[in-house]
Amino acid sequence: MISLLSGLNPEQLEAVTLPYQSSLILAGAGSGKTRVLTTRIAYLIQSGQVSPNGILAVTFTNKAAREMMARIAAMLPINTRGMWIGTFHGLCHRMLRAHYQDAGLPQTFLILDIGDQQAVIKRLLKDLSVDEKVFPPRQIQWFINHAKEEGLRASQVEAHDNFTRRMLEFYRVYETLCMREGMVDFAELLLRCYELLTRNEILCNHYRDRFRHILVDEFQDTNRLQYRWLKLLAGGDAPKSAVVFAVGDDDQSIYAFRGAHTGNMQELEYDFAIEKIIKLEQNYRSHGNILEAANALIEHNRGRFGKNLWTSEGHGEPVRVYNAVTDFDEAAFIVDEIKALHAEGVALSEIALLYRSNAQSRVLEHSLFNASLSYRVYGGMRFFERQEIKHALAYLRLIAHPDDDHALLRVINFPPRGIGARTLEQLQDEAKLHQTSLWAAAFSKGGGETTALVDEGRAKKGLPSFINLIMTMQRACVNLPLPETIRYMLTHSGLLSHYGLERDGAERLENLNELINAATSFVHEAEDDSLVAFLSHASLEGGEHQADHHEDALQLMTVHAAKGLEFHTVFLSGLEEGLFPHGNSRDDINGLEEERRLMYVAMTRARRRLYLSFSQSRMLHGQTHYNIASRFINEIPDHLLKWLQPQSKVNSESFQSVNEQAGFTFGRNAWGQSAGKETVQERVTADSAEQSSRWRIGQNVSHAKFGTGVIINYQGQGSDIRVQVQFNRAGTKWLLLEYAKLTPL
DNA sequence: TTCCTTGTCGCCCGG
DNA sequence: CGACAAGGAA
Repeated sequence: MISLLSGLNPEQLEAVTLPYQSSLILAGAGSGKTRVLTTRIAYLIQSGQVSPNGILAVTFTNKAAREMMARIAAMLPINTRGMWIGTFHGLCHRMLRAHYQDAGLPQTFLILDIGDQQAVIKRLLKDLSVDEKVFPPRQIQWFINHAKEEGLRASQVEAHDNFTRRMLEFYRVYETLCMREGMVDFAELLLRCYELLTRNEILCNHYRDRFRHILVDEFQDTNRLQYRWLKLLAGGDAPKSAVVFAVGDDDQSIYAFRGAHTGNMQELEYDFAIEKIIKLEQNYRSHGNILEAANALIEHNRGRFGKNLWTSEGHGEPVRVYNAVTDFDEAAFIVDEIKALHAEGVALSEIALLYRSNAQSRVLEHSLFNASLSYRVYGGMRFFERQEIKHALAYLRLIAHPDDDHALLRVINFPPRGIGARTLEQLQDEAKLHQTSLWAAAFSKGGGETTALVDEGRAKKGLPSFINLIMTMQRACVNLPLPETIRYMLTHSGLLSHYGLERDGAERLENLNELINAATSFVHEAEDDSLVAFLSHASLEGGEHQADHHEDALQLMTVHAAKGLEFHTVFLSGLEEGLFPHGNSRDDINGLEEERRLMYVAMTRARRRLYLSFSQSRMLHGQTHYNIASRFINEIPDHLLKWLQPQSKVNSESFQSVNEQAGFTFGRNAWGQSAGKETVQERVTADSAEQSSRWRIGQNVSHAKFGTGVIINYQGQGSDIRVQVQFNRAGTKWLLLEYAKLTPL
């Protein structure tokens, strides 16, 4: 017990050893939040106040859940595997699997990830003959998820306008589709679990009796439905059956756009009669100047609980600010600084490059690649979202549950087996007519091995062979262990040979093999190693794991993705109005404050050194934009900042002269509105000016058949040159120079 | 039916 | 700029 509590500061100790009462812990960045949470759990168990079974601990990310389990396992000699520690979605999923009948779900219900969900919506729009331009699938998806996150079914949403009525129609159709095919999206996991507990008193009481302590991580990120779910499990409006230990930081709430409701902190205070809020303000991460800068920034927000981070360490270095002319120059500057830091002994993995949006990583990656600096980009495409993996998973889904129309449509003609739009259309009509799944329709129509309609002739081979394939796989896989099932499926579906033939298929093949590895480790770790369990795992986990964990590499990610992490040095780039704060949030005070919290999160990731940079011009959407520096830089007191001057190096010559032309001076609040664009333009034209034969872009030509035109593009070399000609009358054509007999004009 | 070119759109994030 | 859908050609 003593060892458990030793080293805690007074506030941490108070939080860990609180008596049986609900509490709210306001835990600033780097204040030892996870330690408090896990030590609290270990303390409760070790002091005999509760058994491991009586604890429910909820986080938002799988990573946080894993870390929590690992830390508890390190403190106590217990098996954390069976404990109810996990994400909201993971825990709800667990309950729904255990009580699938009461929840009105088929035993083999499958989970839709965002990509799947979008595909379902697109399919639905096609069925309803709705134009995607008029009702973008993204918007419908957002509407449905948002409603569910507020705990609302289609019948519970009020519609006062035609647009909402239309959205509700989609919502309803979407629901019936999902239910018919046994599919559950992320938000549905929570909503259905919540409804299960509200409607089934016996079940609800069972869980209330069991969980005496409910602990919540990142409480500021909970949405309304999640809060209601927590409250329900803790006893609802009736006297509470459990106490809640909520840890959060209102200043780090950055998920309002996906439904997070910071008001939950105030509601918790009221609903659970919390008498005292414990603030953890001592920061063990950053040096003083960084904290002071972050504190000064966040002061500009209103309605905070209010808290000031402090450190017993010294001031450290000032925050470095760099004003670049172009995004290329910004990247070059970052590369130079990284090289210097690395030479001084800072590990690359201790350096993070943070940005507001994923699109910004490209320029950075380009420069890092040219400088031969190794880096890892987080976010973006995740393992289980890759095309080839999705295809493989679709086959697995069909093995488990052939009525899954969604999976069937994905692979019925992939790899191509001659089942085209016409066949599919017939199939869909058939299914609609008999109110059955596509699989059932296909089966009754041409399917069953014996009744294949051979007489229909040529292109009708595809469908029976597909049905045969799936059935053969189903039979073969009954007794195979999961990894072998996958291996069998990959071979017999033709996926392996298909990607083997593709030009850039090598990486896809590697990923497919990696899928077998993922299944192997899943079988070792999970209690339930069935195929359905693996499919759920794939949807819920996403698979952020990437190889090369050991390699020393720079860390590139968005600010959102950086939450909870820390680095020796942080580069925060693209600090421009419109980008950060983001253009969509600028005019809305709540949006702006969320941007500011995001900035606060970014700054507090740095332990020793923090760089802020912005650029006067930047390529965005394929166009050069000219933005002014972010207001957030101005919100940091001057004495904490150190403005860096560009060094006069070989490659900085060009942009210095441009600056002189524009009357530009480096320093605070001085930026040229149009400096820099010539630099980039000139470089581009110089690079591509090498083709100087008589065939040039812009050359007027004449063709025997197509008449006169102008060359607008070319491709290839030697005798294999093709030119693209825009003809005055015949449109644009690609022509082989050798045969086309063009005459220059 | 399939491949390839052209055109349009959108860009924050996690389960 | 890049992903992806729609439309045209083999």
